[in-house]
Amino acid sequence: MTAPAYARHSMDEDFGPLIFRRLWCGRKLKPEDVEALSHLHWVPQSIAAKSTFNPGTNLCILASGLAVRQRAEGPGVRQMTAVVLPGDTCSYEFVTGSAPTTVLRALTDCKAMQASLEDVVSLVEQRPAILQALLSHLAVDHAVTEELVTSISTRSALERTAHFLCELEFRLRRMGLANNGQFSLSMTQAEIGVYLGLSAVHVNRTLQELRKRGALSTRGNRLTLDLEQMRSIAGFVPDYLTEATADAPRRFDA
Amino acid sequence: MTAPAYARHSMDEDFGPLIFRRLWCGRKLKPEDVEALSHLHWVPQSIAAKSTFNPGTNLCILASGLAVRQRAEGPGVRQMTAVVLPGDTCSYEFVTGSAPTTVLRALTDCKAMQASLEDVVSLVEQRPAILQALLSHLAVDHAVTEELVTSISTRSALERTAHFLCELEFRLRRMGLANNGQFSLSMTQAEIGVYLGLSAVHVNRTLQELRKRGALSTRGNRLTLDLEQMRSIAGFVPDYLTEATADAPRRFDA
DNA sequence: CGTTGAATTGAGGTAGCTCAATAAGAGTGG
DNA sequence: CCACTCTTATTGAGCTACCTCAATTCAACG
Repeated sequence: MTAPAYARHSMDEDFGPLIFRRLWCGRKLKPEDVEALSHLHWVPQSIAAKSTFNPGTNLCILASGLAVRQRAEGPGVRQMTAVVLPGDTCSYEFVTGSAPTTVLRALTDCKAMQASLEDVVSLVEQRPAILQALLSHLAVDHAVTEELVTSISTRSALERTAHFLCELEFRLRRMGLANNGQFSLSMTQAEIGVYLGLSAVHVNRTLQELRKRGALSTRGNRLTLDLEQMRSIAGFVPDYLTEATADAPRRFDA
Repeated sequence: MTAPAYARHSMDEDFGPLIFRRLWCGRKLKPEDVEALSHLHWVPQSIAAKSTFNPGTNLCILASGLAVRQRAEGPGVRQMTAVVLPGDTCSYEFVTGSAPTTVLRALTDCKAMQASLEDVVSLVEQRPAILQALLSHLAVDHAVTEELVTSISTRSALERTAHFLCELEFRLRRMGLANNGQFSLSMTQAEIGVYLGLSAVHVNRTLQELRKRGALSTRGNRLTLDLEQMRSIAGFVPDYLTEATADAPRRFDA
């Protein structure tokens, strides 16, 4: 599960191999694939907190910070449909070719790495496993959205919030950004509320309840979960987050 | 927007060109593409109402009936995450290569057409536009799920139900299965409730309210919408349902 | 015409909402 | 280091949209 140590070339520490870790841990890539990925012409980009950005048809991987995907519509409180963490692919327009209906918004200052569609296409032609990995990220992304649907429509505020925290912990841990249930989260309670379909006030009370039960403790934006308890509250089953490989024949790799 | 008249070969009327209409109306296919599609070795399949099915890595297009995608977990009331209408691609496992976290369940007797991954791969190699079209369906599918999230978490029961009906009407009309706001819907109020995150009782009362306002009239499972009113109640903007082509260069067509 | 699944109606109950105020941090400038 | 400001977190107090439970009616079907 550890990120391979190669691939430090044309990018500074910040943008380091971290961005490949997510792709790597899907187990679809060989070391050579990651090596090849690292040789792409990656263009780093800094995104200021609160601003929106749009990778267009580029492959864009978040390197640091926290972003969300939200409806592109007019101003006002926009629903968020996904939380984008380091290592995640920001948008799949480069593969679907459809103009996105959502827009990305940075919640904190972010850094992202972009590679042009042309470069990605030619890399992928040589290394189909990379396309595989990207496509399975797309599938996971969709599964996360579906899980959000079930969360919002069937779970209570307490379960929902617990589930959200479990999911974050899982995704961050896989990127090496959480340990022992500890991680930091730069989202306000209001933002969490928008994502979970709860009012900010109720998020606050829900978090208090989680703290009272000892499932959660906070210091600033540093959270510590009692994983066992939190998961049992949430009914958290992380299957949907992992790229289970159907042991299928070949796909559009060729 | 009419389906081309070719492509009636190896399939009976029921499975006729209808299944390509959805792909066709995304405007990404040339007549030759549809022609080529129709020459695939399609295997028809009948699915009994209430049963579940899994296309595995096949390309599977619903030809008639009504199906839903739902969580694969244990028994009990499962959350539905998508409604699958004729012309829709049932599952995208064939492209993502990930084992699905959802399962398909037929609400009525259904017919579907399947083509094997191998066949699809070799067709797509010759005709990249077909992959294009399939991938943009995938994107629409995701957008629909995102819209469901915003519906459930920000819209009232009335708006949500209205939105649901508007979406169905839009999708059915594009397949030639709705006219003047009229179409038939074989979902019980309880099923609608599961999909929208509402109790069956409340769905009932909400539908009554829509009828009282004159936005809806029903006869059996035949619905007639006053589109104007319904859309204004719902705040329905169908952009997310249409495969807006980003005028991008080439993708993974090659 | 009895059975069965679905729609409808009635009657409470409550989870989560809104509004509004207060406290607590985190900068920022002096 | 303090005063000021702005954002975020917290608390209190009602309120309501939606839920649950339990009948009852309706419709289809053998």
